[in-house]
Amino acid sequence: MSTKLADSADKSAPGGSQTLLRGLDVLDVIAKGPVDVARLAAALGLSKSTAYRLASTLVERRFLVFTPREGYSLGPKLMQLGYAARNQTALVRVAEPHLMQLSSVTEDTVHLAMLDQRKVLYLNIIPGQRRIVISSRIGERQPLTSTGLGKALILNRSEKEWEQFYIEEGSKHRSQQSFAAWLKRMKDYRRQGITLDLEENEANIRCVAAPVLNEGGDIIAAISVTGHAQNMTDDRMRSLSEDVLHTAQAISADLGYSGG
Amino acid sequence: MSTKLADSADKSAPGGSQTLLRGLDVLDVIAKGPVDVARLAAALGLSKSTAYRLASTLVERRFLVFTPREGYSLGPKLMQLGYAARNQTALVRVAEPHLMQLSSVTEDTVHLAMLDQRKVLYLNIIPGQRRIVISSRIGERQPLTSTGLGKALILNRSEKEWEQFYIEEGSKHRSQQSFAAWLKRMKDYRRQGITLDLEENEANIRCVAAPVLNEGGDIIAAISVTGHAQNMTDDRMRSLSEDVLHTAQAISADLGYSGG
DNA sequence: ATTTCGATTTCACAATATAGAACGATTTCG
DNA sequence: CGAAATCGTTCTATATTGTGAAATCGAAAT
Repeated sequence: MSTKLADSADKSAPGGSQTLLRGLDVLDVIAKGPVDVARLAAALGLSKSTAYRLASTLVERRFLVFTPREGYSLGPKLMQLGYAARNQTALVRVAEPHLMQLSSVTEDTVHLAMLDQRKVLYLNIIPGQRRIVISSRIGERQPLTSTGLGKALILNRSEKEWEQFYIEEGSKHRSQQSFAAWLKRMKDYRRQGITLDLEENEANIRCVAAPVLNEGGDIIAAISVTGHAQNMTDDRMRSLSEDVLHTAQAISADLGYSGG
Repeated sequence: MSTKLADSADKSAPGGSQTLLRGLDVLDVIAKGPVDVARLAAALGLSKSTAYRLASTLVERRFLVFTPREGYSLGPKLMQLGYAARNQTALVRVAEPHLMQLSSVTEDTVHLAMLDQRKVLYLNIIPGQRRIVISSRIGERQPLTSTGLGKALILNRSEKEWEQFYIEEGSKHRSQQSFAAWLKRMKDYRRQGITLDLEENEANIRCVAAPVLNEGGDIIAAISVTGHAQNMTDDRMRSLSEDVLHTAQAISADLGYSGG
């Protein structure tokens, strides 16, 4: 289990470039919403002139845009790079045809997501034939323990880790189910290799999800089929489970996984 | 005379933070494809150790990911910020309901795009009811002079500018039409307030587009309806033109434009 | 016209980034 | 199987670069 994790949350900058780090911090601050120079400086704990210079540099490169009345906001360069980042992921390219097929077979919305810092990060969304209001977007991040995708992404973790995740997101559980009940379901899911979301994250929305494995057998992503509760009867979900599981396994196989 | 002061011919001098700029340059290099430290250093004209430190800092913040065999590639943080950047744009939020409606009326794919560095940058895509293979993605960038959206985005420019754009993208014109013919059409489009793409950018794909104006009357975006050539008869395109124009005007109005 | 607020610029100082060389761990090749 | 090459990583002295405080500029607001 010895993985070399650079887990230090050290702010004193060993091995890191301070100026670059501060510039990236600027992006994080502005991602929360537009701010002017003074507030930016305050949020970073820097002088106004330093904050200004960093922000100006980012504007020059179109990572930020400056609006006279409002302040700085995120710029188009980030959309461009976000798109490029997504396309560089081998997973996305490999999975796409499988997702298309799954979507056309089920006629429902199909998602691909990965784990990113204890959140579900959407990588791809194939809208279904039925016209659903899709509230999820590529690049968006959702909670782990109350979504089908999230539960699939942590399906092979220990019960200790499950508990940590669950506690962290305590506020996200609308149905106020106890951890014991949640744990019991997770164990069922683990046995079956698929997970469900029974309107836990969003009312009236249900989904079936399954993990995707890399050649080493690690869970690196998850896929799901999502639909309105009215279409998602128990029978249909059972049948969907098979489709989802098969597709997930097909993607895993394309990624080099050859386990049972 | 201070001898070491910024010589004006130097590109790195004014207003910018060098280290941050170099860090951002790293992202640009890696956006073209994964590279290892040595190649990165070469591409930037920096020493290996400097390139390494910049890249490591970016990895620490998840702007990059490092893969032992391949080198550095763009990280999930960029997807996250790309998503946030898109959502911060007032235009996207204002336009969305209008686009949804246009899509459901026309049953075809609807696009929203803005001008970004002489390219068409896609901001939103509403897939139509008809199942088209959508090759366009949010964050992607396409040429200006051969797409409906692109032509709409430069509809109010001078003929001199048009010529510049056209020459710049000379290689993009598949149908080898002369500039004179293109110019003539642009003038027609300007008169009508809408633009067309008659399979100029992609075979078998046609679209109708119109510009979106801000309160000052500047073109800040464009919308379009796209479909297979077989569905896009001259009659239908005439009728679509009206829908597209109305929607574009409605969005412009929501943005504060109140001109004729 | 006056005030106020925020965005820029200036400047002397010292903190920080820099390159190059050395190291260590792989992988490639003979 | 051993030698050489390759690639990532660490170290350190040097000066380039970033830094904050205060001054300046510009544009709204009063």
